[in-house]
Amino acid sequence: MDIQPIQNISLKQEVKRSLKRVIKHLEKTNKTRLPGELELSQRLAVSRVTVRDVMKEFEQEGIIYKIQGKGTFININALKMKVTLSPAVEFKQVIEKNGYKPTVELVEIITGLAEKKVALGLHLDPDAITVCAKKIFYADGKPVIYCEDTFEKNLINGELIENDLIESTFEYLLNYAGITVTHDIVEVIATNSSKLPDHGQLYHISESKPLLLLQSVYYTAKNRPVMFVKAYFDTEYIKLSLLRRQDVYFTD
Amino acid sequence: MDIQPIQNISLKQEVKRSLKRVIKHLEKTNKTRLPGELELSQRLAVSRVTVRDVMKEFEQEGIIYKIQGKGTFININALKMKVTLSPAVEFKQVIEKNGYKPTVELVEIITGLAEKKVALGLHLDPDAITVCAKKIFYADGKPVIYCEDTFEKNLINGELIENDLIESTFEYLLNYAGITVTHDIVEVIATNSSKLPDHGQLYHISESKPLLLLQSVYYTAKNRPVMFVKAYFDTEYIKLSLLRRQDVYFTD
DNA sequence: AAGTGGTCTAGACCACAAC
DNA sequence: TTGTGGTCTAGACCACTTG
Repeated sequence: MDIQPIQNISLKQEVKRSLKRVIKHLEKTNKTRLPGELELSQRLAVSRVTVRDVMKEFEQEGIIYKIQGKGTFININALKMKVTLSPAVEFKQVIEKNGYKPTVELVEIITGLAEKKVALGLHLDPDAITVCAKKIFYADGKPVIYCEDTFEKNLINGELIENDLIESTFEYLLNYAGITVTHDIVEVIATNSSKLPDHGQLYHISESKPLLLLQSVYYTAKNRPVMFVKAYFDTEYIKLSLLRRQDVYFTD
Repeated sequence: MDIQPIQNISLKQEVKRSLKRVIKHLEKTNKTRLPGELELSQRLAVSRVTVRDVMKEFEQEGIIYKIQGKGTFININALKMKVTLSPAVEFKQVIEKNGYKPTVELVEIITGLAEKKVALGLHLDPDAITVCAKKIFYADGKPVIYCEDTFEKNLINGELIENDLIESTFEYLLNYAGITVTHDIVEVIATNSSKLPDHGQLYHISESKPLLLLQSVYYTAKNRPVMFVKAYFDTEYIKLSLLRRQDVYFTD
């Protein structure tokens, strides 16, 4: 059995890595200006187009910005954001980045028919069986995120393994169904702990406090809806930031 | 006086318009697949690179997605979103898209020193004078958005014209300071009407209800902070959606 | 004048999907 | 086999910023 080295990393991926390193280095040394596109393409031995292609992705994410005639600069404000509110970010990481020690508790797993809103969002057949995992995430022992992940049961090969579900539903879908989530559409709602299922008793909340509800449908690269998530955040402890860029499609 | 026709529209802009038309047409006729890149570039008489460049922008916004070997498709879910939660969207439009008749009331304009958080966000000198405009937006006569826009006074040429401030702070900055906002960094916070300034009395609220607070710093293309906005949304009436894509920078 | 990013081209080859 | 998108190139010219 001959072991092949990992190859076929595309030039684009290489350039991406290099640029990330450059950006991190700039961040550390408190500088903001990247080398010019020509210099970069020469140093990396790729065409300028390839460099620009990668840069465009970072630019549209807000990580860098360009000024014609002057150069390309890193956006320290964007890099400083604690939690970018992007999909498929593990809540444990969110809690860690906010400076707390994260723990999880699996409250329950319910198998059965989905409620109407979920079935609609996931384009389910009326008789489709779904799995709903309810979890609580704690920051230094204090409950700060409550979430319900729902997906169709027959996405999964074989039986449900609860222990694997606790850690990460995204990884679970990846490992047991080969599904990678690339984007989601989320509705942002302000609510209150008294409006939680069971009025918050399930989640050990007594007082009434404001919560942020992110209700979203997660999709694959081919735009197939695969998971419905309701996540309640205590924004007093969990700071969620977002970089928004001017729309290129809807404007004009 | 010879009138010149508007020229110098770049090929990219032309392609952008064409693609938008194509997408709208597909949307109307309930189809999802765009013509191939080669066909498009030939029909528009531009290189494939130019077509791809424009497509990449739409793709990163989630408007379209590609499947290698199959083609490019429009994302109807993204196109159906009522309010994309992008910066510089007028709140009146937000209200309209939610199906209500919008009206505005200018509550007050305060000129003076900014509070610490604002001064920090806008990188103001300690003695900088700011203008803060407080508004209420109504949907069918019901208050649904409360916002406070703060910017440095000496951005503006000449005196403040209150009437122009009512309609849109973005247009105001554009017309009186030549400033265009391209992006913002926003913190998403769940709160309650009782936590509003003056406990909501200023905004004519009696009962306590959940509100979504978007607290953001707006920037120009050159990443200069120019405006600080606190906007409180009644998400019971105003549905805010967001398409989130997997991070290309932070992941890996 | 020199350097930067912005636009644009023509053409090549590869990987994937469908028939 | 054909058509699709994905990657990649070398080179040109333009627009803007700075010295």
